[in-house]
Amino acid sequence: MSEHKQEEEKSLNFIEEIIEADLAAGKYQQIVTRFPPEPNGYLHIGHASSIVLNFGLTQKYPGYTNLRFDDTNPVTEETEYVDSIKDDIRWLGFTWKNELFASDYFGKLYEFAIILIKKGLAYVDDSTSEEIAAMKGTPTHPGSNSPFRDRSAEENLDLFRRMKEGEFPDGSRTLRAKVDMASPNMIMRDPILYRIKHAHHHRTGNEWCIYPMYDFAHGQSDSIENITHSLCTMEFVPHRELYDWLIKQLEIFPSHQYEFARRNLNYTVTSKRKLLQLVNEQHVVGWDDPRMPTISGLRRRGYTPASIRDFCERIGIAKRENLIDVSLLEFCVREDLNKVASRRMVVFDPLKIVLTNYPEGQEEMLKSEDNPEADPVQYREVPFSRELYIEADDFMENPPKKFFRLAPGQMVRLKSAYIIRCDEVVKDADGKITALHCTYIPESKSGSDTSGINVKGTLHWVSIKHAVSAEVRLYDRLFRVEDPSNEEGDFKDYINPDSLHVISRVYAEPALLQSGSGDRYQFLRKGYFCLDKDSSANNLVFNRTVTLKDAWAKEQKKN
RNA sequence: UGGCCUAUAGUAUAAUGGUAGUACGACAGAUUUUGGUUCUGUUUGUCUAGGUUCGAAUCCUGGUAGGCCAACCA
Repeated sequence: MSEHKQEEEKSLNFIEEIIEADLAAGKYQQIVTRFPPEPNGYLHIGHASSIVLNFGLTQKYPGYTNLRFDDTNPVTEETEYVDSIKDDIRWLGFTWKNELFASDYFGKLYEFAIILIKKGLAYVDDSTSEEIAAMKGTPTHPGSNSPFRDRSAEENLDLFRRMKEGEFPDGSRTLRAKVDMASPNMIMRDPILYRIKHAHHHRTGNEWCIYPMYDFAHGQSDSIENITHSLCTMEFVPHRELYDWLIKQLEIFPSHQYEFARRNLNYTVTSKRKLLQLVNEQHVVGWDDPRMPTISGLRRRGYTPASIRDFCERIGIAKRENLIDVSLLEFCVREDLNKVASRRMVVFDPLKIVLTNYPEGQEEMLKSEDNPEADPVQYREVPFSRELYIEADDFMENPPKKFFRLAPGQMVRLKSAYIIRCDEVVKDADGKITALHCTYIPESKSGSDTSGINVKGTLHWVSIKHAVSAEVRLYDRLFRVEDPSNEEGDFKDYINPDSLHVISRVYAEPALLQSGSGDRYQFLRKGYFCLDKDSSANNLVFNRTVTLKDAWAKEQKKN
């Protein structure tokens, strides 16, 4: 291994440091992590970061990663979400060791509750939710003890059993841990362990009418699975004290929780609640709308799994607040797509060109690189003829300095074809440009150019006679501001009204007709595109994944 | 009248008491049959005040700023 490589490996994130120390100390022979989503929504880019972290760790170190659904709240959870989550993780390229559900442990968790009751560490509380809240105190004032706090273990056992048997209505009673109502940590003020919910659960059906709270399920689930390093986001830091307390009282495997800061992306939102609102209120077409930061949205947009993994690795992991620039995500997908995407020529806004010295009725097939980055380079054939379309904004009648495209009297190369010169601008009665009359330089044919002419610009084009039509959907950021959640008022007030621009008819070279589902292309000088699921045999629809970097647009902005 | 977490270029992240580095972005240039790619260069940073130390981004104390905690949500 090279010195450089070792240098790279020295730079560990704080979790890898902990793991390496644990491994070196012989604390564990292998590590076990888990990805623990609640099946109540679709995964987004923030989850991708957690997935890459958890699965990445057990690819790097001996051990494995479980997929565990934290399904302790039957009213919000659905099998549809379970399936989409599994699809997304697989698509990202990861394989879990065991597929588990917190609901697998409902029996075990019930027994844990009994143990706590017997130890005098849990009690049934008849207080209403309002009363419990009132007795909870505030962050700056201690809470007060519930009047039901000192029930006997026998009475608690009886009441808890009857809660399970369904004798009491929803909300009438809870099981609470007996910890410390004066704790400076609000989580430790006799947290609720179980609540009554006569609700159908997506997996256990009607077997249970009491359900454990997340706090009574999560830590023990980790423990049951022998999770060595339980990774979660910073908002769970105060919960760790409770997990550790429960593990100690229950005398079970000591999983240890480590927290990292959730990743935020600018110009979007990553909160299931907000994403759900965007879907329900139809600001987007669904969870997989290509503008959504969901994994399914990114997939439909044309992002590759590799680019998302690369992004997650590049942003790293730490504990401080962050707002990551979406330009890094875009960089990652461009870098990947540049290597793998086939090139095609597509004209979005056509301007007709007639090559007056090219014989009428003549046509020829020209070779063009499928991808110049590929090794070896493959070629495709592109038909060429007398009448072509070029992009309207590739021509200017009165060009500014440094405009390397077509203008009266100016020469330019047509990609993989010939150099042409603009001789005449044809206009209609209103003075609108309808066509350009040009001459082509026969000796300048791509690959066998003996003309000796040097041009600064190269344009994409398409033969009118051979052109096929397609629809393209151009996406921009969903929000106008970097951090919509942090603005005055409702985050939805900051939705970008121009986040979708549809061009219903563009003109493409015929090779595009061979597109299959999920094909990714670079439309020359336009950006990266992929075939959308809305496509049909006679209506191709392409989503723009990301634009190309555009130095000319930048140049124009300066002026 | 609380507890906990955090603070390094515009953004993200290294440096683990010993030269503040990397990536993205921005800017400039070279190359280019994509104004893409590639390559080169430039710019910008340790929140603050003390303390410990030969030496502090790093350790300690105070301050400041931001975040989290008062769902029968997760």
